[in-house]
Amino acid sequence: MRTVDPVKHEAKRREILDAAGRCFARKGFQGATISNICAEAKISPGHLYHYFASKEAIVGAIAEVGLEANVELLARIMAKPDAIAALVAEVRHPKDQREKTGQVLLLDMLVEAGRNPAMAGILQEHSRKLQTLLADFIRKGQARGQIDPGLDPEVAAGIVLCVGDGMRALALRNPEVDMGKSLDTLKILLSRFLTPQKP
Amino acid sequence: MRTVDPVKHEAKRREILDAAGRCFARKGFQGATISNICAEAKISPGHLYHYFASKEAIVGAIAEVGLEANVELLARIMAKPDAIAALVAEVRHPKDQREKTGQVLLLDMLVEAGRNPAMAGILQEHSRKLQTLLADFIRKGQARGQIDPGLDPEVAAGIVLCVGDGMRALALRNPEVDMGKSLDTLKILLSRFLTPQKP
Amino acid sequence: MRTVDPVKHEAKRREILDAAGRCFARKGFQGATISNICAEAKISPGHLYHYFASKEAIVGAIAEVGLEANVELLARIMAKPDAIAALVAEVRHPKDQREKTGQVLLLDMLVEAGRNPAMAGILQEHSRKLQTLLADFIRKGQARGQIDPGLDPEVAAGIVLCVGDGMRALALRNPEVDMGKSLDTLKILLSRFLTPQKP
Amino acid sequence: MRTVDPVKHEAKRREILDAAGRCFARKGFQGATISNICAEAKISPGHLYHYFASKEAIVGAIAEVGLEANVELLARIMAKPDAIAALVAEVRHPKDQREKTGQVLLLDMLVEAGRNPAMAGILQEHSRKLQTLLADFIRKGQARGQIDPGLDPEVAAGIVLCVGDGMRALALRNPEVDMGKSLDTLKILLSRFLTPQKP
DNA sequence: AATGAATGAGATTTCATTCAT
DNA sequence: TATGAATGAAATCTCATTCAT
Repeated sequence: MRTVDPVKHEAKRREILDAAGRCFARKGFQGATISNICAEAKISPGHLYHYFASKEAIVGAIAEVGLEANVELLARIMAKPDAIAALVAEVRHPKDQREKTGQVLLLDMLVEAGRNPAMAGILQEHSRKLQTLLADFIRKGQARGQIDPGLDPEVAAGIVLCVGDGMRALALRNPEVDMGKSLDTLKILLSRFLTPQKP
Repeated sequence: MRTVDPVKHEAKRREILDAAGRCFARKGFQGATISNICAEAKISPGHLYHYFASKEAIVGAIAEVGLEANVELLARIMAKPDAIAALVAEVRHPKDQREKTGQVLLLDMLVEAGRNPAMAGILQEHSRKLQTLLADFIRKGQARGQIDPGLDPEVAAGIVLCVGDGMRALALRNPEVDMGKSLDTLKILLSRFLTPQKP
Repeated sequence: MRTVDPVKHEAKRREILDAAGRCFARKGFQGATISNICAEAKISPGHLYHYFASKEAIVGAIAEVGLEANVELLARIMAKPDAIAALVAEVRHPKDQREKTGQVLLLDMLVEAGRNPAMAGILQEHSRKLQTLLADFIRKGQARGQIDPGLDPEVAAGIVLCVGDGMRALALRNPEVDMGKSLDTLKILLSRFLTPQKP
Repeated sequence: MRTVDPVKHEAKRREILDAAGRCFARKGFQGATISNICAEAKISPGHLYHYFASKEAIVGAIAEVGLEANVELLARIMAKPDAIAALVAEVRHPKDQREKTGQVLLLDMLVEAGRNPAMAGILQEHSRKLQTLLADFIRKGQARGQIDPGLDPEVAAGIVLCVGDGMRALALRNPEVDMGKSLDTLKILLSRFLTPQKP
């Protein structure tokens, strides 16, 4: 009856979360069932509820993890010399599994946030962090004269963030889109947006 | 003796579609149930199936109507003198009910298109039309020297379209966003993106 | 508001019944819907209920008609010189549409009679008539020395009737059955059954 | 830790199948509902689908079980000294519950096989087995000089099988039939059919 | 006579969740 | 910790029948 190894517990939680991530990526938050997740994680439903109180809790945890990964990723990117190029490059080639999952599910999260306050909370919290990272980057760029000082850093950051969201729609709207060209053009768009304007 | 008014039939179909649109806007395509729609339309479930063969058919019709409205709207906007300003203005204040529904549901449609081929088809078809409208606008602007001739019209059109999609995320990511400022900034972004570059 | 032409009424009833017969033959009593029948008869459901009080009434009428046709058919056959050959020949090649419908639906009627008292009543009534026809035939044959006098005419008639029912199962149990050979063999079976036994 | 007794699973499946058998016997394959079966088996609908994927799967399993019982029964009967007498005796007094269910439902299966390919497949497969058993019996009888060598064993077997089917109609056509006399007469019919003909 | 709109009960199936072991 | 049995509400869809015109 004694509690066992909280480390193991945490590891199992991660495993389940990974399995859930794969299911959600495949079928979406609503489309994936507890059954799917149990099958993918190779555990029984009863057991799953030992680790998560509800499906919503899993969804929340996945969102948390995915968005947190986004934040870390953005932080790494913002630290690079040519941040804009790195940003676009990342949209082009997501590096690891968790980040990819986050990518695929982002639109799902946005939609879910529109109806589910819990998801809205998580999304907004992480959005604040992302926006702050971008805004700081912009502020520094302005200080160095590399970014248009006329832009409100917070507002511009919010816009850039959402432009990124919009790019998930590219392949959905046109599955034959030439992603390479589009991302080159996106890079141009961002550059021109941020570059200081000549008098 | 005579068949009764197919006009009435069509009118009822519209009523149901409007009711469904309200439900979908409130709860999403998956979240809204046939029961919800019937209650909203004040008809019985059996009757609903007199007008639509399945829930999917309703979803499809709603998407069709909403996206078609988008296409018409964009066509009207592209005809205006300052198209970019008109575009941004429209994002700001959707005019009528149907357009508003289309707005709210757009992200839902994108997500749905990711898993449901029927929705994907509808979305892609209308996206082609939208992209063509924008690309034509860009081509004309290039001919007049108002738009950077270095941009590939189709690619740029696709990007602009998706930037528009991304803007739906603004309020979701930050419900306290100052929409006025953001749209002003969006306008700047689009202007700078399209304006011919000085040597 | 005055009642019109009862002849027309009767004609329409027949039309509907024919349509229903085709539907029932295709899909069975339970499988065919009022909708199917209306489509086949090219009338509206409201109108159909002008002629029949319920689906059960249609089923009953169809059964009545089909079984009555059976009775008439058997009466004609029993009047022929070589009645047994004629009987088997008829199983082989049903002559007209109504008789064919009766054939196809007979198992359906038997099953339905097992649960639905109305159908049971109709079936039993007509079975009595059929049995009487066959029993009379047997009695006459016995009188002429052509049929084994040791057989109880009523019992033997009942058996022959049910042997006929069983033959509907031939193609169901084995769709590749050689019907010609089987019916030849059936003829042998009936002949031997009825033929007077040598001492 | 260890998977729980697949024996229990199988036992529950049987219970449900028995309940379903009773419902089907009472109301037919189409008439019996999942609700009926759940009530009879005292389980919830959700639980039933833990054991069977669909109503059709239950119907199939019932048919399989019932027909398989028929096959075994016929095999036992064919092994007896006076097989024909044993055959008729069995029609008279079905021994256990499962066999009785099979009896009642046989006509239902035939009808269902007429429209449902899955049922048709099951029926045909078992019919082949039954026909083979009977044909072998006939061949042996012919070898021993007890059965008319002029009969094609397969064809005759098919006929005998269907004569058996027809006997289910006896009580349906005439509920007051004297089953004893009828079965005596059936025995005569079969004997005369099979007995070698004197020159 | 005739239409087709409209109903509402009920059928099958799904699924998040809880229970017993 | 772990299983899988079990629940029950709810979702989509069907269909015989009735209503209004």
